[in-house]
Amino acid sequence: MGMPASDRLGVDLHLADQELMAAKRTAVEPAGLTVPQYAALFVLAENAGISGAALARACQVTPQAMAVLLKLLTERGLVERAPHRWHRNVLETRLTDRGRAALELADDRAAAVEQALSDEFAPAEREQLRRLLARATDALRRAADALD
Amino acid sequence: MGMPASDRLGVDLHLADQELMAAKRTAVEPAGLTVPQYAALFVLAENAGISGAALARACQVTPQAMAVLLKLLTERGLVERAPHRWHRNVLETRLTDRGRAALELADDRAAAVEQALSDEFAPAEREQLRRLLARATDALRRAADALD
DNA sequence: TGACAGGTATCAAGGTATTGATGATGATCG
DNA sequence: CGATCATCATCAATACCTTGATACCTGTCA
Repeated sequence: MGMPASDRLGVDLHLADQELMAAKRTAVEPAGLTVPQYAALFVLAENAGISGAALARACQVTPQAMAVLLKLLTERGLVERAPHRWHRNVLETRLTDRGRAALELADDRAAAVEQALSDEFAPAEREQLRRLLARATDALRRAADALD
Repeated sequence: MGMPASDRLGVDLHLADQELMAAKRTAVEPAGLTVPQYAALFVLAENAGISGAALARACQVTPQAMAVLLKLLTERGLVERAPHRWHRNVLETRLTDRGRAALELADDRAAAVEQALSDEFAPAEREQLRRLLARATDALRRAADALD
């Protein structure tokens, strides 16, 4: 094969992300939420009345994925959806009180994970890491475009 | 909420990983493979006769997830599974010729993505990024343990 | 010999994601 | 006014991941 696995930067990146997702999962689980559900509620908290499609864009998933997720959350009474007054085709989505409570519970622990991650680094290192990650993201986007 | 989203290092990390996965997906798709399938074939290429459970560990997924994946790959004739001579309970897994061909096709393009990622950075930056990612991984593991 | 731990496989249920296709609605422009 | 375009919602098919539970086989230890 072209390149040994140990030379693949992508492996390290993916390992770190897997650990992040695992940590967030254990953080958010006592609130009865999964990570994507938590993410959706988080965005929803500061964007009341947003459409499902817009929420999907904010969470970086497809509208279909978000639709399934919102269906679950609606059935559990964590969000409410009601037709927009003018644009009848749009379902405005909002947090319920129960949704807000679940989000707060989850976010306390999720923020602790982020804090622990942040505390691992000195401020300069933190900035360095962000810059390197941003460059990696750009390079990967370009590579994918070049690929087809 | 506890911490603004823009301060969350985890967001940058996850964005980079999403871009990586998207790039790999477009790289590997012409070979008729998904990213996890490609990963499994990659490990299999250098570990002929490995068990499904061991393959799962190498790919950082649960044995169940790997079982589903291997079922698909077996049906498509990319891998073969046969009972171990002594440990009848173990299914030894091997690449078929078709599997090897698909892997080579996929790996050419996947390696190009890794190359593009690598080329974005000077050698010192590359090492720096790896070190930072390794520390992040450790910090996250500790945070998850502390959480429960 | 017999109980037990450890590795392996597999069924089941719940949740997330993709692409593709369809239908309904509002806005813009000829 | 009517065609076209963009946006939104949703059904369907496929694939992947998780936890929990069950069951088999094997080697070990009492």
